[in-house]
Amino acid sequence: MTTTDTRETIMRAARAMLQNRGYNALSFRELAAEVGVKSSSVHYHFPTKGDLAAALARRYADDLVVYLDGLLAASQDQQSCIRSYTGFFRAALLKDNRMCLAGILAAEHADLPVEVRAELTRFAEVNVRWLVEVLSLGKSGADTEAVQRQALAIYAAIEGAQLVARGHGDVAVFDQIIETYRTAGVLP
Amino acid sequence: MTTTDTRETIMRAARAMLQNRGYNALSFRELAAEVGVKSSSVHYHFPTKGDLAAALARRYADDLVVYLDGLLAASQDQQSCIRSYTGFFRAALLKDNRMCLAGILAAEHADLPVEVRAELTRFAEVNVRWLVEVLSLGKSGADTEAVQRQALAIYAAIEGAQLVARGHGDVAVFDQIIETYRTAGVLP
DNA sequence: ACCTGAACACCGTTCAAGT
DNA sequence: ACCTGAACACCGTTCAAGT
Repeated sequence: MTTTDTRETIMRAARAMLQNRGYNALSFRELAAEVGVKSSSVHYHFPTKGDLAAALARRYADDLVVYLDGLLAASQDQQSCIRSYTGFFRAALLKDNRMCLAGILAAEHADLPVEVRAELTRFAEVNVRWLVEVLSLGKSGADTEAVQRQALAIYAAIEGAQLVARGHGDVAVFDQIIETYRTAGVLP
Repeated sequence: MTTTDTRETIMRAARAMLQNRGYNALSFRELAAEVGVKSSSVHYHFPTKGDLAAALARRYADDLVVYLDGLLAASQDQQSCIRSYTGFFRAALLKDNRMCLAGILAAEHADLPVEVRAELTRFAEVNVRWLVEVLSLGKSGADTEAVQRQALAIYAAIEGAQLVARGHGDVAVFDQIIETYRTAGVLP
């Protein structure tokens, strides 16, 4: 039985719009038309655009955590973990030249309601925390300061690679930049 | 004599708005109110929002070229050149947590008219070309392929650092990420 | 040459009203 | 519980009309 949960349908369509065009371009009316309801009905499920974006960002972060923790559980190999991690961002570009939700929202930071900003902060934290874990593999918990810094640098570098590659509309640009990071030693 | 050129006043105000809030959030009516004219008057100088954004991006790139070429002319020291380069992006964050015009526009890539996209591409090219020059200092034009790749990686990494730091609303985050790139060897 | 007011089809949001 | 139509103040854009 396919109970086409309207709320769920809205979230799916909205996520695609958000990753493609960003927060300000996300239109309740356009969204409603795509789902097959009126825009006031979208407001019933998500009172404001901030509520919708925050819900999307929250789920986005939650899904990533599940995926990343699964990776670590399946393999303790640092390099393959990082490769899967960059693959997550690569996949967005492959899918209609989309961006990471956190990346595109960060650019619109000044226009975001506080609840969306909070989810954005959480997303970055979650990424850094996992990267620290991966970078610490095999190390007897020594220089945690340096590992923390490297994790943040990796996260920033990948977001930047995605931003630049998206401008070129070419995944190969992303791959090339990532590979340069690797040979430079920013990525393990 | 201060001929308060309306066109010039519009461009100054628009650039601040654009670096703060992005393309979609840039409002002709809000802009007009700030300048002290009607929005239809803004349309007289810039027929469409795309025309305005393209003009701003063009000038932004031109100004950067002048600045960067001046740096290279003044000093042939690689490290001080790169330090001034990162300083350019740092300055945007310092000024009201703004972003590089190209960075914020790249995130809104899907919504940009072609003329704006063209200026964005040119901006990236200009940056990479200058970085290649700096990275080649003292080298007898050997592995240009590798230098080209490193230049693009540097540009992407800095844009990413700015994006992430902006999310934190803290220039210190930018500085720390850049420093990590340096110790890793992505930046000379 | 430069500016304006009015109109058009859009936007997020609210709310009384329907089922 | 879920959806809608109508209204509000916004938006970019066009254009005839003013100086």
